[in-house]
Amino acid sequence: LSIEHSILAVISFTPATGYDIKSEFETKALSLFWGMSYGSIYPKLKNLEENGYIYSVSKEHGGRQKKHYELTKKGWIELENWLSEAPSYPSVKDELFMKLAAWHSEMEEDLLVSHLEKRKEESTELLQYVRHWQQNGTSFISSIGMMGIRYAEMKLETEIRWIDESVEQLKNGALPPSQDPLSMEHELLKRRKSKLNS
Amino acid sequence: LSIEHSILAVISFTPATGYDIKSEFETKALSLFWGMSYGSIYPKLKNLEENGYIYSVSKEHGGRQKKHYELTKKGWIELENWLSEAPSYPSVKDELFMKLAAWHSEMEEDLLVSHLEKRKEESTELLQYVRHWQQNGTSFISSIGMMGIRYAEMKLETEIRWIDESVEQLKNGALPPSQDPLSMEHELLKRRKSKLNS
DNA sequence: AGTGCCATGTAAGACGTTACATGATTTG
DNA sequence: CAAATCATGTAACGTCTTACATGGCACT
Repeated sequence: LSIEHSILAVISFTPATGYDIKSEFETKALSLFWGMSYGSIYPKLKNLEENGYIYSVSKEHGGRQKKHYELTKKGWIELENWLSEAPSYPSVKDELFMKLAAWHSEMEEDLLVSHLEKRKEESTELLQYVRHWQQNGTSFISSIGMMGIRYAEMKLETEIRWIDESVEQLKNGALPPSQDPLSMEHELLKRRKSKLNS
Repeated sequence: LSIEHSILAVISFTPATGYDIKSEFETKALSLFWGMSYGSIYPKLKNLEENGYIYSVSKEHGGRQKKHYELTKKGWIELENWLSEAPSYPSVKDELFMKLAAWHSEMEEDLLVSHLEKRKEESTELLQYVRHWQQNGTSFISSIGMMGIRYAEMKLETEIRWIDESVEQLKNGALPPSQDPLSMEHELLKRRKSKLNS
C-alpha cells in the first residue's frame, strides 16, 4: 500500500495531476528515495478517487483537460496515519555488491575497477545534484525534509569515500584478507577450470 | 535477468540446493544486498536447468531426496559475462524518507523521533551482525567480498551518525532551515485545516 | 512425542514496468 | 512548422511474494 501513500504525500504538498506526480518522482527530490511509472500512477489515482481519498478538479486550460487531484478529509487522515506508523526497514538491492561477492581471482581486476569508477561518477553527479537543489531557491523542502536531504548527501559522500579506498587497495594489491576456512575459493577455481576446459 | 544471475553466483561458490540458496539470501552475507523467496527460486532453478546453465545432481541423503545444482560450462560463461557488465545504479526505496519529506508541523515531532530511534536500533543490530560475521571464522568471504562488507559497515555507521545528529536537532528545536519560496507549507496547512474541519 | 529445521514445490494474485495510443500546447 | 513537452490513459507482460501442500530428519 505504500505507493498509494506516496501519492497521497505528493498531493498533500499541492494539488497535482498524474503528470506532475510522475515528474516529482523523476526529477525532483523524491527521485532519491522512490520511483514510479505512469502505468502505476493513473490506475492508482483512479482507485484512490473511487475510495474517497482524493477528488479531482478538472481544469480547462486552453481547450485541454487537466485533472488536478486534491486530498479529501479521509485522504488527510489516511496520510497522517501512515506517517505515524513506523516505516519498514528498506531492502537494498544493489548489483554491484552481488558482483563483488561473486568476484573471483580469475576475473580481471581492471574490470572491477572500472565498475567502481563508473559508480563513483554516477554518485558524484547525484551528489552535485542534491547539493544544488538543496539551495536552488525554488523547490519546496521543509525543515524535516532537509534532514532527509542531508542523509542522502552523507550516504553519497560515504559511498564515494569507500570507492576511493577500494580502488586504491585494488591498484596497490593491498586487498583486505579473505575469510575462507574451507578453501572454497580454491575449490571454486578447480570446478570452474574443469568445466571451462570441457 | 538479475535474479537468475544472483542464483548462478551463489551456486558458483559451491553446489547448492534451492533451500541452501534461500538461506544464503536470508541469513548470510548476501541478505544485505538482495532478497529472494522460494516462489522465485524453485521455478528459476527449473528454468536455468532447462536452458543448460545448471544441472542437478540428486543425492540420496538417508531416504530423502536432495537436488544439488551445479554450474555447466555455459553457466560459468554466463556468470562471468554478467560480472563483466557494469552494474546498474541501485534504486533505493525507503519509506522513512518519504515520510520525512511529507512531514509537516502539525504532526507530533516525538513520533518522528521514535521512528528515527527505531531505525537506529535496527541498523545497529545489523551493524553488529555484519561485524561479527566478517570475522566469525566460518563463512566464506573473498578479499573482494570483504570490500563489499566494508561498504555495508560504512553505510550503517553513516546512517547511525545521521540519526544521532537528527534526533539531537529535533530535541533542541535546532532544525535546518527550510526552502519554501512559495510558502507551500502555509498553504498546505490551510488546505489541511479546511478539510479536517469539514 | 513434539518441535523445529531441512527440503521441494505449486497456485493465486499483487504489483509494477514497458510499450503503445492519442492528442494539445509551447517554444525555437 | 517542427520538436519538445504537457497530458491522460490502457494492455500486455514479467516479476515476485504469500500461502498452501507435503513430508523426512534431528534433537530433546
